[in-house]
Amino acid sequence: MALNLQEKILQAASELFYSQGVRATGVDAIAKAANTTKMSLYKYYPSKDDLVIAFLRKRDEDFRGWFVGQVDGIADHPKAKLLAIFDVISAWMDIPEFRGCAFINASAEFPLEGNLVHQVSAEFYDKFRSYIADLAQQCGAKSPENLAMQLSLLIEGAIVSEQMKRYSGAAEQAKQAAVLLIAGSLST
Amino acid sequence: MALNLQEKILQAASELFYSQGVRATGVDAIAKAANTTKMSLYKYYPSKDDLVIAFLRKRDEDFRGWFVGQVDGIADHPKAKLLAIFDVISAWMDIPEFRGCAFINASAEFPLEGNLVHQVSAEFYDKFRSYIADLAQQCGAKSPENLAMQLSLLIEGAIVSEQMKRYSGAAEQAKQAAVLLIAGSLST
DNA sequence: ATTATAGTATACCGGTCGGTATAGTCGCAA
DNA sequence: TTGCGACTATACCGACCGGTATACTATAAT
Repeated sequence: MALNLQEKILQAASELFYSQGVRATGVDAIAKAANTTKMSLYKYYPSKDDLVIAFLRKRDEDFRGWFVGQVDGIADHPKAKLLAIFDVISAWMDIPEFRGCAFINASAEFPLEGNLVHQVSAEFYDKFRSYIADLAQQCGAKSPENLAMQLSLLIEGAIVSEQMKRYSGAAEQAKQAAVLLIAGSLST
Repeated sequence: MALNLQEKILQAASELFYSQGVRATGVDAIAKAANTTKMSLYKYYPSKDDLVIAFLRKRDEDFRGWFVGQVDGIADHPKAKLLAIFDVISAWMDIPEFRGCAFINASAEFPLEGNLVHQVSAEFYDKFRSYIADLAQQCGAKSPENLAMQLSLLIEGAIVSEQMKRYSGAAEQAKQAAVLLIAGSLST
């Protein structure tokens, strides 16, 4: 804790952006939630866009750091980690604040590919897929990139599905499918 | 063609909602795009919300109708249809106007589960998954519901992935994974 | 010719948007 | 004690939001 003002503003903005959506969140609401004023907000973040980008970049680092930490806490070996990914996703979905993937949501709110928000969101999934590809390679998968993409599709699909309708069992099915795909990619 | 005014308004709204996002599209812009005025628009659709719901409901029927028509045009037997689904998805993604799934996008723009827009979006995927489950059952899949969910995850994941970054080969990987999952679910 | 219907044109409403200007308050260091 | 930087308070800006009021025009059936 002990956040300085700039961090407090970013945290308040992040919670609102994630829980309500970016476009639905006004600058006044952010300032109020951070117990400060628009003047201070605009001192640290010259525009709402800057704040949105800061939100996504921080979320990128935080989430990926948290995620691999969770996976590492569950499993030791690469293959076990590939499976643990789905347990972490499942646990993440169970928290009440879950409202889907911030990056998928952001790219839906800013659908043009040239948009900076869209690009930052795309970068997140590139990194995330690279992380999976590394694990797949360590397992000796036939085609680590392909397996990573396939597992990534299951994960993104599960997130979207769970966001649409909570507690629909998407994560379990994703894991069951992953088991088969991993087995297929590791067999001779 | 030969649309009456109400249909023209809905079509103009649909194109703008889908290509730019719902929140990013103003009522004035819709009226202008439909070559009419706000007065006429509000005669047929008493609020923007009504127009959004009308957009989603029509898209639901149109898209699902178009989709099963495409699948039926490619394949005859249930198992072939399950695979054809991924070819249709792939072809859909290749059209330049592709901007992801309107329902996924809408549920990201209106993230609260109680929201009507969110609910209508969720209904679409229920129907879509039921369609897949029917095919799976006709194939004699061990657990049609589970297979349908797994294939649905691949599809949703591919759509989201392609929306984030075009031409990333998501649909091909989805199909490769689907082949394996279907084979696994049909084997004794 | 009258009247109802469908649609147009345009100005307006209160509210909120992102963003700024100005003045003032507070603690702290020289 | 003076001055400075961080922060607050508040009022304001033009633009746009969703939505409405009023008046007008064209058409077509009676």
